[in-house]
Amino acid sequence: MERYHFKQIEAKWQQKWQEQGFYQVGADPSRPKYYLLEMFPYPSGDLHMGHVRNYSIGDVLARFKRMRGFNVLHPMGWDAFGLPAENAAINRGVHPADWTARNISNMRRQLQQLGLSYDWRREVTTCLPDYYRWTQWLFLQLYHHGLAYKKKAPVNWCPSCATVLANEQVVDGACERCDTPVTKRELEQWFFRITDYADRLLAGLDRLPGWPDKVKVMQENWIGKSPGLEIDFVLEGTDRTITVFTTRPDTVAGVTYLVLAPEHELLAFLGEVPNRSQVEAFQERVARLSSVDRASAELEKEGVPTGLYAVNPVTGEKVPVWVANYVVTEYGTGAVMGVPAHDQRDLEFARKYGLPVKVVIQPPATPLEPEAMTQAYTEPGLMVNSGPFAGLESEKGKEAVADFIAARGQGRRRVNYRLRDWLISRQRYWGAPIPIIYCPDCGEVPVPEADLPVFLPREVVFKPTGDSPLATCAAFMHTTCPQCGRPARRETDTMDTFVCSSWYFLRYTSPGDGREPFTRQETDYWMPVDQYIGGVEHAILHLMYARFFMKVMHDLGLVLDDEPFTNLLTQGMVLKDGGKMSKSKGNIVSPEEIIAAYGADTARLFILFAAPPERDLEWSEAGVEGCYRFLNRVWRLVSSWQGELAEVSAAETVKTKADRELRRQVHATVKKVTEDIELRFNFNTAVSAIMELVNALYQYREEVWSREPNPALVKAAVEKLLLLLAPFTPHITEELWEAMGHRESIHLATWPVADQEALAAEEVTVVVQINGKVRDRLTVPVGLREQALEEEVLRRERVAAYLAGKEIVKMVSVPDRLVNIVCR
RNA sequence: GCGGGUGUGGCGGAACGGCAGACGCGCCAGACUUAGGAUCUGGUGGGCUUCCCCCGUGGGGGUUCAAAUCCCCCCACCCGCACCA
Repeated sequence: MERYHFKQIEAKWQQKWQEQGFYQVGADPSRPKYYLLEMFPYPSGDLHMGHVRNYSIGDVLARFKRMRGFNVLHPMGWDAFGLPAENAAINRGVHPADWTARNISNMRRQLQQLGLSYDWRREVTTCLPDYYRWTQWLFLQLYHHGLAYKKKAPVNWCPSCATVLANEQVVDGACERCDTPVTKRELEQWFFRITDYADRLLAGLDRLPGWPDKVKVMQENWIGKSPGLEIDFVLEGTDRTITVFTTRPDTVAGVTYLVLAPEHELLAFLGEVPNRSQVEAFQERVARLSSVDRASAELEKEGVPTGLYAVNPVTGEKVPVWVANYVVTEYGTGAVMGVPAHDQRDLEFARKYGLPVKVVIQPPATPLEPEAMTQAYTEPGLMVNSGPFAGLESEKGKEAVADFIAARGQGRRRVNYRLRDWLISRQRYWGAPIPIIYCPDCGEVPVPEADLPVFLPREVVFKPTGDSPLATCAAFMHTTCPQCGRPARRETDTMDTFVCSSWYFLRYTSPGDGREPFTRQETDYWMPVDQYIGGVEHAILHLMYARFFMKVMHDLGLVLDDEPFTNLLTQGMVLKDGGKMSKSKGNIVSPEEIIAAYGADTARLFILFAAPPERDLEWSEAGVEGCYRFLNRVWRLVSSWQGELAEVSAAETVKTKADRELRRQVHATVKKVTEDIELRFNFNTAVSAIMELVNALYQYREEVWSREPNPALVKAAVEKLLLLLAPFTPHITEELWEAMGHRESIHLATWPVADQEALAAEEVTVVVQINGKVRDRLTVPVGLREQALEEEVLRRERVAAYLAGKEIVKMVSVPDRLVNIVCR
């Protein structure tokens, strides 16, 4: 038989699969469905190894589930809006639409080379009007329900990308995309009211046992729920108050000063601030700091007194009001109470500026001395110096003080969140236009649904200025008011691309639908996604936004479920020489070159074999060659036998001990591979079990076949081998399956089931330990009872030698496993 | 600082509390060959007085007949969050 010509084989089957279209699926209520989804890629131009890993993992599961009888939805598409396309336009004069379309067709070709079992009829491309029309429609639904709104706010601005960013896109004070430090700008922007869903996003995590804890914890921290108390401190001599937020109402009596953030709005009334010039100078100094420096925890705490005083609502004491750099406007109320004895930051600040330290919580053991403290006491304790609350246990005191303040109207209980509303407008061209019109008479008017989509015009000017290119396009800008018909102007901002990717999984269920974004009948059948697979870098952004959207759509009656992804698998990165593959390091391995050199089956096999999916994977050319060798081994094994086996039709029989052992191993492998894929995603150990089976078959051929050939048995073994390997390496198995005389595709075959009877071995090796050390091993019939086993063990020469002159204290026996003799 | 994770041969990695190192890479030896960077077979954690034994899963303690695995303390690295009030 011929050598393993992977190139011809892969091309042949990819073409056949496409022609026959048997990865195409439709809703079928008579069969159990399985929706398998991998995060769709941004069409950057070329597939990278991370994609290959992501989609290889997904394809194994899709093919496996299909063979297990599920109706599998396995789609692919393109997250096609985004900045790189626009930068290409600015830098190289290519239109973003053309650049994107070219990249998509290239990457689609690369994906198809991998032999992935997608239903390509369902392909979704977010930058096409038939898709973004529905993104706009969904925006309008949110708008009509008060979940999309416009407000002027200090927002994150990336000077390099020339656009605003969501909080989630700012990392260490810099733009996550280009690392440029972000600046604050006061701008009118569109927001989605995700904070309304903070509690439900949090609670929903508990209903997602199929998600990694790591991701759930990250989302939990991001939402940052923090129940506490807001307290209004009256400013002495005015009718103004300063509202602070605290999680420690029990320490209010220990307040010795208040601190405002430099940007606090109260300071705008500078006329009332006695130390006006000092405060202004301080504000300017802080404002000059870059966002990166400001975000640093190392920043030295500094502040100035305002000369204002506030009254403690519990003690009636008069405390000074300061401005300091360690208080930020973004969190809470932008003002905090200073309790140096019980908060480390406050203590450091108080020591620096000589502010008093007042102990109001005493630890159970040694009493605190205010003058000597260098560490704030933050644990619970007994309340002291706290007027009516003295003597209370501080945990109870929290409630008592909160009740007291609330009852007197000096404050209120409040739950604070770290989560901010989602800023979705971008001053860029290559995104879905926000469907809003501004009319001089009617004001802000939503585009009527019948007028959707608001087309993105092709003819615009690309310049790296701060204005959206759409603002330079008169034909786009000028329109008429849908309400009064008079001249009006369109919103020129586009939507964050994360809006597009927050619902694409629903569109796959009803692609190309011109009347609805998705059909209820289809989503009811297919949703939720049973298994979602992607990189952990989306743990917060995409995965939280998509959950938010799903909940909103659920509330609007558009979908049944309110969580989109039942199970989540976060794959590790693909590394080279211990580091991330990157252009700057020059260590990129191109999937296309690997496929050209070894074939898609080898590339897939290596990437699945080299590490379990959650872990980072170290790329190794030698490892790839090993997998290539293995496939050649499979090829030679099967093709050398194929002539003798293809015509065999007799039922398998077991003639010899070797036969029985081979059959046992075949079924043990079936069991292991099935469990490794289904229960644990341990593709690496599944592959290794298949390798062992191949080794065993070689050995069988060497030692048994020439003497006592058993074609029926071997045929069954080889066919199971091919079936087990089919999800991993679809082309070679399809070719060999055909060679074995099958007319129908291996990928439409049924997954093998392990036979209990075949699994049962006759004999088993039992280990003998003496004082916990392995000293002997013996072969006994399976199921030998404890007593018989022990008798057998004690008859062993080696054991006797070890026991000579010793007394047996105890024997622990685990039938079919081991015997441990404890002696002295 | 808080939260999460990882730590096992030369390397990637296996081990329901029960034989540490499956499988693969690399290396060594042999076979077949004109040849081998093909293929097949065998070996391969370290030590040693070499077929006997000792040591060995980041380090130290503990539980147990038995610990890579469970508990406590510590170290290193990675990821996320971070003046969060």
